[in-house]
Amino acid sequence: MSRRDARERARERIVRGAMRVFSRYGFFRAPVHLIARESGISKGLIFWYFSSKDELILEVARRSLPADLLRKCLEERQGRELLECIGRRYLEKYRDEEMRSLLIYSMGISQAYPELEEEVRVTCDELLREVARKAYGDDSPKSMVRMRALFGSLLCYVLRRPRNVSEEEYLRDLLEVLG
Amino acid sequence: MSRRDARERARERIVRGAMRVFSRYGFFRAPVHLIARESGISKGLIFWYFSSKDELILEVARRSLPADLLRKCLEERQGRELLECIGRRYLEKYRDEEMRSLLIYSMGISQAYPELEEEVRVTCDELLREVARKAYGDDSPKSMVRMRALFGSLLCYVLRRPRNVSEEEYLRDLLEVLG
Amino acid sequence: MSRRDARERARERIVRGAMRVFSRYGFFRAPVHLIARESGISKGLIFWYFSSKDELILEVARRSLPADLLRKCLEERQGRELLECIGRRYLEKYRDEEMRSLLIYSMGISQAYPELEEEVRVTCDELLREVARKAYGDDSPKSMVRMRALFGSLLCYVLRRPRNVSEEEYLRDLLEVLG
Amino acid sequence: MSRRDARERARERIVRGAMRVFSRYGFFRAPVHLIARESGISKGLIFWYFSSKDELILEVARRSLPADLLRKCLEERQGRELLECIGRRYLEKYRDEEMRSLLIYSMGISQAYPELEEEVRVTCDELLREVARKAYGDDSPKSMVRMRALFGSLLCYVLRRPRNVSEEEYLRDLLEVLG
DNA sequence: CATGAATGAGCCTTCATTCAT
DNA sequence: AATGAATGAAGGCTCATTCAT
Repeated sequence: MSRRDARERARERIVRGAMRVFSRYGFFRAPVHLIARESGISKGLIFWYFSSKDELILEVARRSLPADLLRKCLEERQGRELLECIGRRYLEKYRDEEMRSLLIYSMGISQAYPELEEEVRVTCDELLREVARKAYGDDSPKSMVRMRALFGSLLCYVLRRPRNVSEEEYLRDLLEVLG
Repeated sequence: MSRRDARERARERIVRGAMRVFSRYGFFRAPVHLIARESGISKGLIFWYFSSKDELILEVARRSLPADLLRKCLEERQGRELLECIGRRYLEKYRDEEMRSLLIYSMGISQAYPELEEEVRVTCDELLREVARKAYGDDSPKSMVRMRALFGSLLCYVLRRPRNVSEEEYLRDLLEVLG
Repeated sequence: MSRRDARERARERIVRGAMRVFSRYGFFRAPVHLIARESGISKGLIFWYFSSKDELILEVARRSLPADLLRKCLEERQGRELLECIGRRYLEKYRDEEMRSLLIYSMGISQAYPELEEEVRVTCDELLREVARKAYGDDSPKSMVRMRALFGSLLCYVLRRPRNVSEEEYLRDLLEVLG
Repeated sequence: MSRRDARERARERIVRGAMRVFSRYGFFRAPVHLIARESGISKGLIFWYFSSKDELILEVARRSLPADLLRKCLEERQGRELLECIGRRYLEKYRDEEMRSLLIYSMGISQAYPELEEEVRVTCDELLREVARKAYGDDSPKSMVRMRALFGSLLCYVLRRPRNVSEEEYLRDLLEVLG
C-alpha cells in the first residue's frame, strides 16, 4: 500500500512538473531534462515512470482537455442546471494560464495521438449530445447548435479572456442568449 | 518586375508545400527537408527565401487563422448579412482537412509567437467587436457573447464536423439561435 | 559452509540466466535487468554477487571457451585417443545453440579483456602444443598445423553445422584426414 | 561523375575511419563520435552517408569477412592452385591486426544481422563446396572436411599468430597435411 | 541479503542552418 | 539563384551502477 502510494506520488510529481514545463514551451519544444529539473528528480527517473515522453504528453493532454469536467457535471446535474454547472466548472478549470495553454496545445496535437483523438471525438459527439438531451430534452440539430455555441463560446472566452467582464456575468449572459 | 514575380512565385510554392507538410506533421515535427521535397525546391533555397523556419511557420500560421476572412467580410457587408458572410466564408475556408489541421496547430503555437499572439488578440478583441457593432449596432457584453458563441460554434463545427448536418443547415440554425 | 553453498547457488543461478540472455543479445546489448528477470533475481542483487557486469561477462565467457574441455581430455587421455576425446567433447559442448553463440561472442571480446586474452593465448599456444606432444609425440610445426586444422575444423563445423553429416561421421573423417 | 566520385570518396573515408575505431573498441562499444573524429568529419555527416550506425557496421563487417577473397580466387584459379591462392590471400588479408580484430568481431555479430548471417551461410555452404569441387573434383564429406580444416586452420593461425612460423612455411605445411 | 527506486553519463539520431560550388 | 554536402547543438532514451529501506 505504501509502495503504491509512493509510486503514485512520484508519478504525480512528474506530471505536475511536466504540466508547468509543457505549458511554457509546448509539448514538443519542452525538453525532458527541464521537466526533470522542474519536478526535482533525475531525467532517467522520468523514463522509469513513463515509458516515453509521448506517454507523459498523453497523460498531461488528457488532464488538460475538458472531458473530465463534462462527465462530472453529467453525473451530478439535470436540466438547465447542467449547463450552468458546465459553464462554471469550465471557467474555473481554465482560470489559470497554465491550464489555458495546455488546453490549446492539447487540442493542437489531438490529431497526432489516436487516444486523444478518440477523447475529443467522444467529447464532441457523445458527451455533447448527452448534455443536449439532459438540458433541452432532445438532441435535434438546433439543440446541438446550442451545445456548440455554449462550448465554443466558453473556449473563446478562455482563450482570450476579456478584461471588463467577470466570469459570473459572462456565464449569465451566455446562458441567457442560448435560451 | 519579372524578378519580383519570380521571387513571389517561388515563395508561394514553398508556402504551399509547407502547408501540406505542416498540416500532416505539425509545425515542430515537420522537418524542413520534407517541405523542400514537397515543394520541389532544394532545402538550401528555402533559406534563401525565408530567413528561418520560424518565418515560414509564421507565414503559414497567418494564412491559417481566420482574420483575413473576417476583414474581407467587414469590408463588404453590413448588418445581419455580415454574420452570414462570415459563417459562409468560415465554413468554406476550413472545409478541407489541411486547413482545419493548420487552424488548430496555429492556435496552439500562437502564444509562442508574438506576431501571432497579436493577430489573435486583434481578431478576438477588435475585429469581433467591430462585427458586433456592425451586426447588432452595439458592442455590449451580450453582443460580444453572441460573437463568441458564433465564432466558437463555427470552430467546434469545423474541428469535429458532424456527419448528418450540412453546412447550409448548420449556419441557418446557428444564426437563428443567436437571434 | 551452508552460507558458502547458498552463495554459490545464487551465483550459479545468475550465471545461468546471464548465459541465456547473453547468447541471445550478445554481451554488450544484453541489459542487466534482463539477466535479473531471466534468473529470477533482483537487479540490485546481481551487483551484490558480481562487482560489475564485466565480471559476469568474464565468468560466462570463460565457461564458453573450450579450454576446460581441453584440460580435462589432457588429464584423462593419451596418444590418438586424446584427439578423439577432444573432438567428441568439443562437438558435445557446442551442440546446443546457446553455447555456440556464446563461443563466437566470447572469441569476439577476448581482445578487450586481458584475462580472456590470456586464456585464449594459453589455449592456442600451450594447451595445443601439449596436445600435439601427447598425440603425435612432438610439437613440430607440422604437428601444430595438424592441431590447428583439427581445432579450426571443429570450429567451422560448429559455427555452421552441416545438415547431412552426423557428428560421428564428421569426427571420423576429420581424424582420418589429419592422419 | 565528379559528384558521384566525391560521394564515394567521402563514404570510403568514413568506412576507413570506422574500421580503425571498430577494430579497437568493437562494434558496440565504439561511439559514432569517435568514428567522426577519426575520419576527420562531423558526426552528423556520418548519418548523411549511412542511414544508421548499423548500416555502417554492416558495411565494415562485410569487408572484414573472407567471402570476397574466396570469390576472387574461385574466378581465377583451378585445382590445387586454388587452395594455395586462398591460403595466400587469406594470410595476406588478415596480416594486420586491424583486419584480424574485425574478423572476429564480425563473426561475433553475424547472428544478429540477417545480411551477415546470409553471407556466412553462403561462404560456409556454397563457396566452400565450390572450392572442394574445383580443388578435389568432388564435394564428398571427406573433401568438405578438408575444406573446413583448411579454413579453420587459417583462422586459428590468424587469431593467434605463432611467432616462429612464417606464413610461407605454415601454408606449405598446411597444404601438405591436407593432401 | 534483497528489492526496486534513483542517478547521470553517454549514446544514436535528428534537424535547422550554413557554405562551397 | 540553386544545390546538396557539411556542421554541431540538442534531444530522447538506455543502462550500469548505487542507495535507501
